[in-house]
Amino acid sequence: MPEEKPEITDSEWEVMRVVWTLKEVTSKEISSVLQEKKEWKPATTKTFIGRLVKKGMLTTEKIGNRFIYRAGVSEEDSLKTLKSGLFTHICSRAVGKTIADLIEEATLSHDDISLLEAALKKKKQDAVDDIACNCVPGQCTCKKDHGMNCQH
Amino acid sequence: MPEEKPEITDSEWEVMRVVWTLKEVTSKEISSVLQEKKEWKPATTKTFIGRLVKKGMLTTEKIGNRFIYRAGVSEEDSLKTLKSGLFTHICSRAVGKTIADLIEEATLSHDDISLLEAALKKKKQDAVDDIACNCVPGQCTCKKDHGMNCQH
DNA sequence: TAAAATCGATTACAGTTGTAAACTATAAAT
DNA sequence: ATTTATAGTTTACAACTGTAATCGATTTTA
Repeated sequence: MPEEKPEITDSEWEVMRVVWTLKEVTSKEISSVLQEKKEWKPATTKTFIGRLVKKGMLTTEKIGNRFIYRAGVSEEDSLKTLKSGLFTHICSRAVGKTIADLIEEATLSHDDISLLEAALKKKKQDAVDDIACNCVPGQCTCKKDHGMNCQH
Repeated sequence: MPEEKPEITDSEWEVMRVVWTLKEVTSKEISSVLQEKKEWKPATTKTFIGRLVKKGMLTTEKIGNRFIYRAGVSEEDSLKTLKSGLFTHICSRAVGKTIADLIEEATLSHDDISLLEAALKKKKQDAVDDIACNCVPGQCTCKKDHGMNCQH
């Protein structure tokens, strides 16, 4: 069964990235990275660490009176949540177009292009003829237009 | 010069989708769509409409004592903001991989695949050899690993 | 024309988020 | 053994969000 994945705010994300990168960290290490990047006071970082611990996003191991922090949720899982959030506001039929837009607007390397070509080739196997619109009437023109043109 | 694009919350997004779809609407029309979808009381919808008007996301035309609402910002612009938000939390070198993940996890039609193939082909023109990591040390392994492997 | 319905505006209120100081307990330094 | 620094915890507080009731003006209806 898929675990509940806690929502993560922008600021909390900054903290998690440090932990995902360094694997085992003290609050001081996190703090110094983010003092650099975000100009946060140590107290600010501590607040976010505390909230992340409470959410189970960070695990702690007590050494004396300090803690070592580790990620309680993988970066991949969090990225998955982030990615799926992208599509909560668009019609399922517009997903392809949206990804195409992302490609257009991105800076990509030759390696990236190969990676994407491979992903596409694999995807071709289970491509469908028509995708059902998942919108309610009034939030998308699919249904009104007899399901023929949702790609606005 | 690019205009300031107001941030839009999830709930506000629901309202905007109705306006983008129906183009010219009364609060009652918006309200009835979202009563259906979100089970919002009309008062709730009105709150969001008010906030959107204040932000300039909706324009109003007064007819007697009611209003006709229209979008003050295009869906495309808002989508652009949404899409770029996806990449604020990942290394610029991981963008390609992230898009590949999106493709893997999406349901796509044959038409979508063609669209994506076309986008990729066009992109191949200005693909670069190497993308610079845009992360601070401690939030990404690029720099530590001499810039060779960021695709975690 | 008086009553009822409706629309937009104002107010409410709890939970979340960003930002941080103050407090407390322990560890390090003198 | 004190003083000092430091780590984690508690408290603070304003802005933003979700959710909605109430109020005041007006329009429709009886």
